[in-house]
Order: sequence, then C-alpha cells, then structure tokens
Amino acid sequence: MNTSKRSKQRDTILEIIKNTKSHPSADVVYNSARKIMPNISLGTVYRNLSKLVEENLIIKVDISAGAEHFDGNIHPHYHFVCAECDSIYDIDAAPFTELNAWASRLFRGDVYKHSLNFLGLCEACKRKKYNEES
Amino acid sequence: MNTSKRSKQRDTILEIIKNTKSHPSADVVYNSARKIMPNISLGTVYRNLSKLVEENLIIKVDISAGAEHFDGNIHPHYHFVCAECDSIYDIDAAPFTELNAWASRLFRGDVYKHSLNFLGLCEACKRKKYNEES
DNA sequence: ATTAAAACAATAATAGTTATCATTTTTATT
DNA sequence: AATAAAAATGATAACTATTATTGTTTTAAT
Repeated sequence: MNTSKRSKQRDTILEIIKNTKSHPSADVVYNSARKIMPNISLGTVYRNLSKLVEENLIIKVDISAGAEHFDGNIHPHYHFVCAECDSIYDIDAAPFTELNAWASRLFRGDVYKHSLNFLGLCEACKRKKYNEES
Repeated sequence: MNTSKRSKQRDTILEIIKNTKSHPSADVVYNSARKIMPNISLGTVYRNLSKLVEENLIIKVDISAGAEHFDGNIHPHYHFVCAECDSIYDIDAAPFTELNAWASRLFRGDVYKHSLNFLGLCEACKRKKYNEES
C-alpha cells in the first residue's frame, strides 16, 4: 500500500544522486537534472529529495552547512568536510555502534543514533596550498 | 591590538548565552535581549554572535537544524539533540581525541577536529510520551 | 574636547526552502 | 482502450534565516 506514484523526474533525481559521490545540494541536483529534463522545476527537485529521504533511498547529510546535501550511499558511515572548499567525503569504515550505549550512560534519555563529522583539509586543497607556498 | 570596541549590546548578548544551557538561536537571543534593551536590533544580535564566536567566547553548535544555535560552554564536548522537541543538551564527558587519528588513517587529508551528535528522545519527551500512552 | 574607528538601529537584500494552485501524468478499474 | 481519482508537475508566491547597506551614535585613544 504505497501511496506514491512513479515519475520520470523522481527516477532522474535518484539516478543523479546514486551516480555521484559529491554529496550534492538541491541546487546542484536541479542543474544536473535540467540537462536531462530542461523543464523540471526546482520545487519538484526539493519535493522528490524529501520523498527519497523518507523512503530511505537516499540520506540527508547531517552537516551544518548553508544548504542541505544528499548522499546516495545509504550504508551507515561518517563524513569528512573540507574546511577550505566545503567538499564532503565519505569515510569508508563501519561506525562505532557502541557510542550510543556510551552516550546513554551519560544522558537521561533514549539514544537512537549518532552522527560523526570530521573537519579538516582535503587532499586537493592540501596540494593547492603546498603549491602556493613553494 | 584588539580592533573591537566594547558595547552594552555585546556584553548583554554574551551574558545571556553564558547564563543558559538551552543553546539558543539568534532569534531567541534577540527576544531575551529585547527584555533588557528594547531597542536592540536583530542585525546587532547576528553581528555580535559572529564576533563572539570569532573571539572564542562562545561556540556555534555544529548541528544541521533550521537555524544556528549557540553555546556558552566553550569546553570541547558533544551534543544530544531530541528528535521530538529539537532541544539541544550538552554531553558532559571529555571527547575522544583519538578519533582524529583514526579518521586520518582512513582518509587522505589533514583532520583538524570532529563533531559528534547524538539523536534521541530526551527525558522530558520520554515522560510526555509515556503519559499519553497510559 | 576632538576625532577616527567601531558599533548601532533600521531596513533592504539575499539564499535556501516550503507552500499554493491550476494542469498534467500515473495507475487502478472498467 | 476509456475513465477517473490520486498523485505529481511547473510556475511562482511566500516564508525563514541570515547578511549587507546606510546614515547615526557610541567608544576610546589622543
């Protein structure tokens, strides 16, 4: 009893996100989608991104950036954010599930999950900085 | 050689944040401040919050909420966010400094720091839910 | 007291997102 | 294949959070 109807727009949006590791924002998805469907509207992109998140087909990256970012990798994992270029990268490692129990011991309340973000300088920006200095 | 001049507005804003554990947003700080200085403007609140963060007198909480939230507790610590009421709580425990080295091993780039947020149900919402069910 | 830098209040502008609505598409049923 | 109800769409208005602008006031060093 799924109350949603398929649409070319949603399929396109899902495919765009599944085929990139760049954790795009709604606006970036919109511009990619327009190359395939020039008449797609920004509202449609936002609506479908929300729906895809609800359906657990994609995830919303839990970072405090200006805009929301989305991830086609739905396996639990952490993220790295570059302080210089704001790029988001996946950390390819299994999360520390025991952290939830750890927090439960310190806090009166139920702990459902956690998110762990690393901030630093990515390889590309590191290289750029090195070249500028030399 | 500090290029900033003191103001009653900034002192008031700092005091408000230092005297609460509620991790207020700019808007909440603005409304608190207006009770003390009715003519303070919202722009002044935003400007001073940014400045206080720059000066490391307060921190900006690293969560992906609708609005920014600020914390007078400048000691490194993690946060708990309630999925029901969006309240933010401090986790009173020393951070796992070794996580940065762990991430460095998995990722080509320099890791400066990390932020760890727990999501769950706070004690107050837990109690509320329990009373509704009974 | 003078003066330049900084901060201010008021408000306009911007970015990101959500809501509205008339039209089109999907999908289940005939 | 035709019908019809539900859902999705494009266009656009509205909204929320934040930043920028500007003329005036305050601060603090001389």
